[in-house]
Amino acid sequence: MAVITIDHAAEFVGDEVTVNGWLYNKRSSGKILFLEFRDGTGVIQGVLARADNPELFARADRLPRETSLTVTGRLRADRRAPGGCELDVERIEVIQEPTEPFPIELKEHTPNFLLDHRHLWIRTGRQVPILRVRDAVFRAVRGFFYERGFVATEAPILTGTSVEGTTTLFPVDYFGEQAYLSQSGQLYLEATAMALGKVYWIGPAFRAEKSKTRKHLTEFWMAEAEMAFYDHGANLALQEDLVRYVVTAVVDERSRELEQLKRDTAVLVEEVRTTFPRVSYADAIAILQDAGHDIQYGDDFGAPHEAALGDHFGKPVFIERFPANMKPFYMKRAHDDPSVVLAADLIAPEGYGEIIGGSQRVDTLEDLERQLAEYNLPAEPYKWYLDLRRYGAVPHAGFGMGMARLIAWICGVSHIRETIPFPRQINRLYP
RNA sequence: UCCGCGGUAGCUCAAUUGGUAGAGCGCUCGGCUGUUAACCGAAUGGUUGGAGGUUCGAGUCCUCCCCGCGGAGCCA
Repeated sequence: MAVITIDHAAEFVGDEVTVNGWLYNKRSSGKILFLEFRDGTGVIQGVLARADNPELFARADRLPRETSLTVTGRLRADRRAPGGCELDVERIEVIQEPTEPFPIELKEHTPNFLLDHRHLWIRTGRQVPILRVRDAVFRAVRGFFYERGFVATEAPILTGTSVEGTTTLFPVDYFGEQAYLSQSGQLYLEATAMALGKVYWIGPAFRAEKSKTRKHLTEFWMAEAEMAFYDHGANLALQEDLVRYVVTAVVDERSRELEQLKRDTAVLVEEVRTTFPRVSYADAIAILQDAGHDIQYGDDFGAPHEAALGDHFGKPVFIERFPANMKPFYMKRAHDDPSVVLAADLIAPEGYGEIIGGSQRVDTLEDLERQLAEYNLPAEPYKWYLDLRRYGAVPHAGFGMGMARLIAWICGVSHIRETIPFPRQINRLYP
């Protein structure tokens, strides 16, 4: 007899199988009992008739939700069952039976209640498929970089300096010295790229901004890449390939989960099928003004502007050539117009906003020193970073991709807090 | 930090002009042979976020505070 996982149940129709899992829900009709089991890979309905086994029926009828158990039975194809097959239950071994009702009911709850019970919420409903998609997205990103010859590396989490100087950092006491949690691994990846050529990592980033939107967490995961000998154009081409690769791979691998999430994958596939437009910041401003938005050259895009640009193109769109004063000190200026930088944000469609920010980096010591001065940044903490331009500097570029926003877009969920097991937000450090 | 909305039973929400605090769900008990958040019946369940004030009387009105949600700013 096979011990199986529920996602492979259809392959064992006709067999007697065992599933290790939990009782998700049950419905009783007096002489027939429907038991929904979950095991992390999916949910399957078990059926038990009182006439077949009165002792087991009475015992199972009393089990509360989230009882951990091992269930054995014969799999049968049945179109009435969710998932296409169901289990004729023959034996149940209870591992642990809760003595209190499971707090998460299978009905509406407020976000606050659910977040307070996040450790239990993740067992239910949409949360399991979302987290399974998250796994697939991480794996697809790693697969893409591996196939392209990138070396997986790491950047430190504990840092002595800010990367960009502007964003608020989480301070940490480091043996009496002031340290911070990293807000980005970029400067370190620039150093690593000079050692290994093309590098990437997926790591956490921390921002102490008091953001309260559906697109922000204080702790979030970024996929960052840095490539020696890449210019701005090659950088964008790589980002486009990455996004198309990940979406395509995840739609293929996690079609069942995306269906459970009621995500229209045909829309998703179409959005990444053709070339992503590249629009200058100046042209994007003009598009927004034509659409009636009150925005001027030099203004940052707000959420409504990003959504409008996404709607305008109906697919991911690069906004490039931003005014230099809107962006950090390390970005390279355009050869034909020093007032703009060779940077681009990738805006996702359907209102999901910016999912990638990247740029070609300053590659001469002279320019870097000048731009540090222009931003009123002290040279001392950046001494090692300046060294990268002192010893064999080359043109190079890179980007950071917000994993949660990417996952939210792929899943079609409106708030990125559902895309990470334990979201950290302002006022939320537990569980 | 700013703007808006909210806090009533374990959960989700009602409560007219200020006049006896209620329903559904959950848990428990009973019924029901194809249920899909099953359904039907019964029972259980309250310091109305906190402090102060107005009033014969406050869930309701006033002041302050706490907490949450949505958005803005900032960013990925």
